[in-house]
Amino acid sequence: MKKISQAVIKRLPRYYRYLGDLLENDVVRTSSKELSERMGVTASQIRQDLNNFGEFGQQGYGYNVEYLYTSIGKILGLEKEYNIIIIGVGNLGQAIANYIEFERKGFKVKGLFDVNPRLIGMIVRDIEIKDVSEIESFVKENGVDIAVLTLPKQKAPEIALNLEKWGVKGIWNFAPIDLQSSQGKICIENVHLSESLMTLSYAINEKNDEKSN
Amino acid sequence: MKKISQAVIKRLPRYYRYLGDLLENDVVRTSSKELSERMGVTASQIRQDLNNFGEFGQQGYGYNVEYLYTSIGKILGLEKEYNIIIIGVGNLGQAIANYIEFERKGFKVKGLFDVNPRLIGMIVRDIEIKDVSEIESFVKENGVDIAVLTLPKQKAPEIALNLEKWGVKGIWNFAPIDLQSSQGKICIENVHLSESLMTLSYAINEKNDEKSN
DNA sequence: TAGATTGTTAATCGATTAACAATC
DNA sequence: TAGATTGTTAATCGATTAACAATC
Repeated sequence: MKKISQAVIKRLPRYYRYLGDLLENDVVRTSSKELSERMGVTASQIRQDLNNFGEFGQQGYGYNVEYLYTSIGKILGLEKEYNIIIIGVGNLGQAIANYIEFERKGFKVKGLFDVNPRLIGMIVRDIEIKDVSEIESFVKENGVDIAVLTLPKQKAPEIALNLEKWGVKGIWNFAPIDLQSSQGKICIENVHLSESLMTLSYAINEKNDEKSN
Repeated sequence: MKKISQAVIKRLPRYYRYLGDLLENDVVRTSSKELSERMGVTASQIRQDLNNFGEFGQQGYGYNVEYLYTSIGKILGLEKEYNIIIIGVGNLGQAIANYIEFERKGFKVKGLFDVNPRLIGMIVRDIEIKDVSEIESFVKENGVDIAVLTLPKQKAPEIALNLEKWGVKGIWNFAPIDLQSSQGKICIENVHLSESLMTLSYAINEKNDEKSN
């Protein structure tokens, strides 16, 4: 099977979102042309992207919205459920714990862990925050698919190493450090919010420079 | 001046972060080769990227870490301060309001707004949450550079339209919708956390498929 | 059938990498 | 001076777009 490029993969969730919006509005059918206009990409790219994964459309008709939505969902692995733990229950960790949309898409928060004695024992979303020393036994007893790291960067690499060892399948990392899999068994998605904010400040200054020239 | 590609711009904050880490460790000088090994990119790309903005190095020597760090900071507009408001003070909004790192980089939270009467009047980070109807006068009185949108997607487009009208320079959007500038006066950075999580679930399933084949 | 739109190949474009002269 | 490493041009690679035959 041919290797799918990262650029294509990163676009899939966006297609999924637009199709979900169409579905919510009871739109039954669409075409690459219509989608391309909505999304601001070329129709060619949409067809090219989708054909990496199979043939979802029909000549002369286009795509059935629900079928394409479901298909992309399957490609993304969204028909499954994932057990999640959150390590670091500060503001961001709590925000993610409480974000109901993730739960709805099958990402089920099962455990919360922190080092801060003030937080340990607190209940967030019906879950008691436990000490990080309990992660190992929790993972082994409950089977954890994804760990969300919302903690300071200093502790992140060691925890990541252990999570991989214990068989966790994925890390969603919010610490400002690029985590990498050490044995290639765990998947890591690094999210760098502050970098996104810097991109915005760059854009703002760029635009103002233009004006003053 | 030649147009800088989006790919390059998105890499700048990452260079900035690695240089900041070196600086913290009192490293005085570095080279594209050394940086490339740390960051997992090619030395050629680093030199190519930097040369979009000027000449920061010296043949035979490499780069002075502090100078390069400061230079990239200036390119990103980080030597300035930005007045920020947060619209939608749910969990995520509060997390951002409390994130001290942004404050330290010059992004100063000045106002918090929500529609929820339960939240209005509450104090977060010494700031009283106000009703969204007060945004307009607040913007005009205080001069707001960036608005963070952490609210449901339904309300986002209208608010974005108004923010642009009132002269806000940038929107950092966390609502699951692609906001666009209507008049081209405001810069918008859309952050889609759930899409990042889907990319992770794709990767996890991909890896497991490999194994079973 | 005629019109529409896919799936897919071929052409173009842009981004990345390699190479090397310049020079510290 | 000799070694190192930049800035930059040229070559390569991959991703995007255009085009069109297939077909619903």
